[in-house]
Amino acid sequence: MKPFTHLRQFDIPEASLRRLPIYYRILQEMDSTPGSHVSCTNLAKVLGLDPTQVRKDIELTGIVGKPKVGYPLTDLLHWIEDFLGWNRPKHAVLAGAGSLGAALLGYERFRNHGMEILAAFDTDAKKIGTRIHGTKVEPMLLLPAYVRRKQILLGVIATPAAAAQAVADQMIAGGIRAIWNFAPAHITVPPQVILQNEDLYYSLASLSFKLETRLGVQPVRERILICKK
Amino acid sequence: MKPFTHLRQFDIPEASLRRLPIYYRILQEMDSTPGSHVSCTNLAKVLGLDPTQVRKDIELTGIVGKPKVGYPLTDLLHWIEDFLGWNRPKHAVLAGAGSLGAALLGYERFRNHGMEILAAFDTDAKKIGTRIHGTKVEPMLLLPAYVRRKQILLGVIATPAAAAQAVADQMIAGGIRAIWNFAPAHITVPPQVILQNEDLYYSLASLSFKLETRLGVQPVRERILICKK
DNA sequence: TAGATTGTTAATCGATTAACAATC
DNA sequence: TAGATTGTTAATCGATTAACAATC
Repeated sequence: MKPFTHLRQFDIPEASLRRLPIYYRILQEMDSTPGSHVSCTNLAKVLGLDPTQVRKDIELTGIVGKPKVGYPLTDLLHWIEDFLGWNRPKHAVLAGAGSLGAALLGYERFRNHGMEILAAFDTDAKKIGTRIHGTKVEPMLLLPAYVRRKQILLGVIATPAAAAQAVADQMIAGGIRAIWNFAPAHITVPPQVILQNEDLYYSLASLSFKLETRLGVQPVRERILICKK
Repeated sequence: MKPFTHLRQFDIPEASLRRLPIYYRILQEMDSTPGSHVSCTNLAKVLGLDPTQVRKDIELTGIVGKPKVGYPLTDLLHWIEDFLGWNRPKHAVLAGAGSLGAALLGYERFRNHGMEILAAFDTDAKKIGTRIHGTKVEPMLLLPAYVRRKQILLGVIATPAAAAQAVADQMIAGGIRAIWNFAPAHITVPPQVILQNEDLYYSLASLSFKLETRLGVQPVRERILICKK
């Protein structure tokens, strides 16, 4: 049964999934003269990571390297692209054409990273009918029908928090299978739908805490712990 | 030496740090009539998490609960705010007043989440001198002096990729201690500077992979693995 | 050949989960 | 009191790191 456990693709560690794009970025910046190679040791040194960790991550893509030599640089780039699905762009819709939505429509290279936004949707009559970075803004009411007709699987939410859940429901009604949520709101989705929250307030929490730790702030907690011991 | 290991604040698990804001969001949406309480079991059920995990996370904040009752709701909110530093906004500067930078300046509640952006900086003469969502745009050249003069510790980068490293260097020269990098570029910083990358292409990798896995795409990898066994 | 790197198996480490006593 | 929940210690699980044989 060993082979089958290896074929189960959903046990790929999330941490590996988040490191592979970092390797990709570094590789892109490297010398790509034909025939050049790169080793895990090499990559690990640049990023300050453990070489074995880098090797295991890269192994996930399925590429086979050559001892003493490493991996052909352009091959490795292609294996990562293929593993992550970056060379198979999924059609997507964007809900919310405010300043964040507009910024997302300005990301030109999403198409090279697995996603192509076909249309944007908004409730604001002044925005409907306009184009933002080349993408047309449609009335929000048409979203479910559009999604169903074009068999779109990926939805991006950049609406105000109050609208997020309703928009998610509409997307799911239309057949969306994965939601990338930028709205600062907790939304619930059925188990068959993948939800990834990109809430910046969440990210800021981590950064704020680390900065205070580094600065030696965080007064309350120390006091408590000292009292307890 | 046990007490001291507990006082080391940088061994707080990153995972806990990312879950606490989620609890906060849920708590905010709950009934906040004075005197209302919430239990870990309660929170865990809403989020589909293990109750013990929620309890350990909440314990990190230092709050002490009451058996059978739980935690007073408003108290818990305050303990989380205080633990994350959300009630002590850190001054920040933004580099890059393009569409993403403008979107970030539109996040009104950053100030309630540990960060206050005092000024934006850009190289575009057409933007300099204008205000975006109330924040003034200054010439990029003045950034280091501004940061030094106002003793700003936090820098947000929303420039094009090509400019990111130079901007980071300028920020660090001015005394910045933490960088929130939205530019799709790998930047290097000295060890005393905290770097948090918010690269959307990285996030998209994870989502793209999961969606393909769910759909049963991912052809190449399966083939390889079957051959090997 | 020698040496560096891959591929793989074993050991370690830390986070999650389970168990249970203390408490209101 | 009884029962639910906290606080804490132990067990499990998975990811990271170390060790080492295979290979070019």
